[in-house]
Amino acid sequence: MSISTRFSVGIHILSLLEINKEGVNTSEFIAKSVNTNPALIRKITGMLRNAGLVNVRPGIAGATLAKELSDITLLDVYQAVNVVQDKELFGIHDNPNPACPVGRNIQDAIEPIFSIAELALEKALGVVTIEDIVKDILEKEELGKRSF
Amino acid sequence: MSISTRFSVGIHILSLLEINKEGVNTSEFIAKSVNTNPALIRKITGMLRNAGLVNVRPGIAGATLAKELSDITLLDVYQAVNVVQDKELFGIHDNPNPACPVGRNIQDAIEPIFSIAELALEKALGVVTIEDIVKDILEKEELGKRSF
DNA sequence: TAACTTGTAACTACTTGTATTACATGTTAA
DNA sequence: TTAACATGTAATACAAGTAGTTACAAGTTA
Repeated sequence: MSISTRFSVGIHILSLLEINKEGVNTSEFIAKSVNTNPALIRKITGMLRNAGLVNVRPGIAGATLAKELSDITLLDVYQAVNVVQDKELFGIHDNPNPACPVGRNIQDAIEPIFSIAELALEKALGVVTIEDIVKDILEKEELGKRSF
Repeated sequence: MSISTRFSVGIHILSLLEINKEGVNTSEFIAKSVNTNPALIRKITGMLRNAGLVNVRPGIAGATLAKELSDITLLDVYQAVNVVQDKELFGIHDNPNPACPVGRNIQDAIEPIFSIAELALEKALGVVTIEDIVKDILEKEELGKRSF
């Protein structure tokens, strides 16, 4: 089981909006870069818009960034695309037996630990921005072009 | 999307094996505490056995712990029950367009970051042992019994 | 008005998780 | 040796989520 690719697609979209900021980034154009369907891109772009990360309006071609690149963390994207509901990264089996000492206490015992683990994950995502990703992409691009 | 409850059930099973170590912990007994099916318990117990965490043998009633409580971390359980394949917590959309600067570099740009985040999660799980969980359960149990 | 774009619903195919049933295999004790 | 019981495992069913696709209403622009 993996966290939905909507997350990585969201990162892809935002990076593309920056790198191709001179062009018009329609859902069809973005879909070709991601290699998927325009409708799926519009769905994800809509989520990014709801989170205040991009500007995109009905009828008007192209999406644009709504915030500074350095102001958008991967955590913002992660939360925007709804891949994991808050505090629900780990599924906890419900209705354990209340007649059992373990059953009636296990949930309270593991929930705080799951929260800590989830927060550790989110913290790691929170320190990386789309700007970092874009810089990395452009760097790799230059390296690829270099002839030895 | 959530990480399978096999993880929390695995923690439940191991805690129960300790707290009810005087009794015989058959799959049916454990299933009643977890409130699920004996077959599912046997499946998970089998995974814990493959990871060297419990002793359980065909035909012989009851599972027992195979390691010291303080030697079993939640990370051990997490890995034992196979809820997430290594390096695959985050799904990455495949076949991005190689003709696009973003498409041909995005995977390499985000993979290391996803790895770091995944490791942060695992680290948080690695510092908590089943002993900690058991202590917490017994503590809550005492608190529940206390009359003010 | 025509052409184009976004927003969104509906549908399909696929995968995974969980519950359940069934039964082969192994163990124990009368 | 047989009866009773436990584990291991396969098969099935169902729900939920993902991803791909089509279709079309509604908004925008020339």
